[in-house]
Amino acid sequence: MKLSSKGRYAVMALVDLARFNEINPVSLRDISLRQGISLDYLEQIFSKLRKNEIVQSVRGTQGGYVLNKKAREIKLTNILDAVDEKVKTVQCKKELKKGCNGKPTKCLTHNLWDELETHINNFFDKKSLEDLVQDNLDRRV
Amino acid sequence: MKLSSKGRYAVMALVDLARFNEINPVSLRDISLRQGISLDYLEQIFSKLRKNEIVQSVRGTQGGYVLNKKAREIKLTNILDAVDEKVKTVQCKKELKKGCNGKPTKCLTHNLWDELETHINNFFDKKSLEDLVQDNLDRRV
DNA sequence: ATAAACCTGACTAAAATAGTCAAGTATCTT
DNA sequence: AAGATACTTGACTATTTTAGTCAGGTTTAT
Ligand code: FES
Ligand code: FES
Repeated sequence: MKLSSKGRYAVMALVDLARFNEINPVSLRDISLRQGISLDYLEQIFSKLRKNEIVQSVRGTQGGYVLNKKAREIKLTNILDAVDEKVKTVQCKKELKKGCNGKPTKCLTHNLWDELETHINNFFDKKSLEDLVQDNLDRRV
Repeated sequence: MKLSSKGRYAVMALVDLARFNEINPVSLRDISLRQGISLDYLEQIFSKLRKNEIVQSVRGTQGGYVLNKKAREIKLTNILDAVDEKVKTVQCKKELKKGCNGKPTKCLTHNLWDELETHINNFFDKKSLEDLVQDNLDRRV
């Protein structure tokens, strides 16, 4: 089980953005340079973040992106959802009334994965962007 | 972030095996039929489980596999490690003294993913095969 | 002898990932 | 008005990972 780059980049970029957010819009170019992420890829990611109302865009020169909410109110869950990086542990689809094995009963491990999903989402629900920025400042001192 | 089939199958197969373990070796063919997993694929998986001393093989007719330890002592961690399905959240390699961004300092999110990894592994460390079997019997009643 | 079952390694199709590329549009500065 | 900066969109592609398959064994109970 591996974390995708898209999810990592999204969070990384937002932490970067959040640090300068109070002052000015932050351009993707700057984030790209500071964090070493391809500009084109960042554009894809921010397009999704914007559609999910996590950031707002400011067009034109001196433009960039700004957070759309307080950093404290943006949870990791929201970010990962926005870029389609939700955790998905169970393989079966509930709308088809079938288990992952094709049979009508759930497989032997369904409950386990369901529990795991909850466990992971708890973690994501608790962490806010503010926590991350703060954690970073702490380390710097 | 998705769970791989290999990991799911490994756990599923072992739960199945554990239920009959006391009596006789369980053949992969039976597991294949009961759980709907390709026999060839199961063989790959059990080869790894055997090398990691989670199961023992009994060759010949009436052969099969047997647990190599008490179900209570086999944790999910052990199973997933054996089939190379460890969780891997950080992307950087510590032996190269570089962050995931190629720079000599860790990226803004390194700590976060590290925490997440710990959080997930806690879950896997606690759950034993016995828990899973028991959970399954409970549901059946 | 023969059939059941383990054992091994190589191979492959399909899906997901991690981007790139091209062609815009909007806004600010001068 | 011109030029530069920066967002916007959608299509395209190479690489990697996943999820198996396939072919050919070896071992052992009956
Ligand atoms: S994961 Fe839901 S039935 Fe197997
Ligand atoms: S994950 Fe370790 S430096 Fe980014």
